[in-house]
Amino acid sequence: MDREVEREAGRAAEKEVVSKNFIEQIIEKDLAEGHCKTVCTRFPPEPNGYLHIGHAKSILLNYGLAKEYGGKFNLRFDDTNPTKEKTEFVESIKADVAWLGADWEDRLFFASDYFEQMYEAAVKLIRKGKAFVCDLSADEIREYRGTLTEPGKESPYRNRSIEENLELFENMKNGVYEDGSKVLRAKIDMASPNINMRDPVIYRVAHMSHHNTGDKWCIYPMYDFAHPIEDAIEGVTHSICTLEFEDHRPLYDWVVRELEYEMPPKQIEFAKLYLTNVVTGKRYIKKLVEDGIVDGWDDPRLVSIAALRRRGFTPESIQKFVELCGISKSNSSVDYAMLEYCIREDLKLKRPRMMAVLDPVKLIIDNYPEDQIEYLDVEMNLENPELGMRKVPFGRELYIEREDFMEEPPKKYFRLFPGNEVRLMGAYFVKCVDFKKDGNGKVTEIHCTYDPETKCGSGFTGRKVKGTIHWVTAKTAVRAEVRLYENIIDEEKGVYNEDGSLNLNPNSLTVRKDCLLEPALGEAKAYDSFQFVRQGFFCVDAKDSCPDALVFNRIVSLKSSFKLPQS
RNA sequence: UGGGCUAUCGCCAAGCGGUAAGGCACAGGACUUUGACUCCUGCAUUCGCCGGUUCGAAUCCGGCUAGCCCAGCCA
Repeated sequence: MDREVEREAGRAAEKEVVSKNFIEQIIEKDLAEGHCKTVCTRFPPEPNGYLHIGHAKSILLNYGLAKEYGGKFNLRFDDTNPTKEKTEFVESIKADVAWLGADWEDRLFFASDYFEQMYEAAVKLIRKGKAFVCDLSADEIREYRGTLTEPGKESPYRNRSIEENLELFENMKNGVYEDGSKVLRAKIDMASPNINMRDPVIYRVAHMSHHNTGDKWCIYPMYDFAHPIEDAIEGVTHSICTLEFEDHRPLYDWVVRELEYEMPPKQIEFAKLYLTNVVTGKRYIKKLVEDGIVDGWDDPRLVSIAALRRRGFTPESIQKFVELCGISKSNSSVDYAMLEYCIREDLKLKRPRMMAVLDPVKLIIDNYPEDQIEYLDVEMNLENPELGMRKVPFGRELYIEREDFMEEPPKKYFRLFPGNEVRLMGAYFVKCVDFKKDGNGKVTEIHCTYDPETKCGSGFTGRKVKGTIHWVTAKTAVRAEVRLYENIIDEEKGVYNEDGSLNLNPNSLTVRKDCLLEPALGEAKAYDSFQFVRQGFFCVDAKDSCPDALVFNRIVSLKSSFKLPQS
């Protein structure tokens, strides 16, 4: 009977098919119909800023697809505009992509390495009569372009001879003209309902030093012209980008067709990842940094890759998250709770579960020997024995969480209160016999007695207690700062204020200076993370923590269904 | 208002003419040395709206509505 049930379950598991997203479907069709023989994808960032969670979706999508179909994944810097790009960003981007686990192997490319080929491609277009040098100013080009509802007018320079265009373009390359005085345009259709097809500019003059090519060039190709060429050169089969480029696809296809590539790459667009309760706009983040509200682009409340890493997120958790979000073409905003779920899920079995008291109040065990310290053996992680054991010192004077004691508890309060007995996790049962308050009514000392028979691991079954609380021993505790985070925006209350500024959550950061940790935590190094039992997951801050002044970030709290009735 | 795209549970998202997968969130319950985890249970008679085709429509057709994107010598 049971075996039958098992077999049933086995069959069900076998049948369980993960549904393919629309891009996988396209790729499989292309493979099946012979449009391509292998798969090659790429992540093509412009080195003009830091990567964030949205980029992670694209990186992992492209890398994942290449891996899934036994293909290749390239990292390519799309550096065709020297006015915006910096080498510092190529380094941070490489680090972030690598950290996320996307391996480009030996395929690190720069669009700027193809400038020669792009120039030749432009010449080819001119020779075919498909491109011309235009002397219109930027303003004039805009006027000639028409509007969304009216067609554009042809440039008076549109019908220059091939010879003249060739000469002029060469002059452009040779630095004869000033910035903005001439451009090369594709000759397509000024009446197209798609504005991108109205004789788009494909080369501009910019006398500026490029981070990679230096002063070798003073003309630079535009994205729409350069990108399909970059893809074709690298043998990219599926060029995946975001939805706003859908209107550019006809131009992408035009370039690829006119240049007569044998295996033309195919552009596919998908929806960007948006997250609730976070700030992603560059200008907003810049303002937060300037206003001192966050301490940089890697502030743990932000969702840049650097910030997530500093906060204590793992590459695995982000991979899982991106996978869970799925791929589609509908604009959507994923609940931040989904990200929290992913990091809890990833850390749950991997990390030791330690004791840390964030808001300490003293507890004295009246019947425990004054100067005795005993070392209790405690599992690192009850659900994962592979993590081993540790010694936790136990003594007469302890600290517990202030909220784990109440003088007058409400119903269903399972923690400590006068006359009640609870378990000290990994140690003994203690019963509250007395407590002291200061002049303000603040509890300063809780007195208990302990029962030696109830020692953890002794097999004691004499009686049960409903509550288990965590603690640290006063003499051996390590002091640390702990930073508690909440979402920087509380979307329930609206993302923006009336004046358009962000409606920031005033409680996004809470600093607890005098937290007390069990001594084993004193050794923690930057990026080490742990579960602090009953509290959440915490990570040593890589920026501000030092060995004699530890700083922990709360990555995420534990879920809790406990609510204190409003007092 | 020209063009392009999208619309399935609070949030993601399958579905591809045969009678609404899954995950997150949420709510109950069991278990518990974390009020966690785990495990059960519940959670769209209905797919933006209106018509049509069909024995049968979320899927096909027509019309509407709403949202997003496009007028950089940015990517």
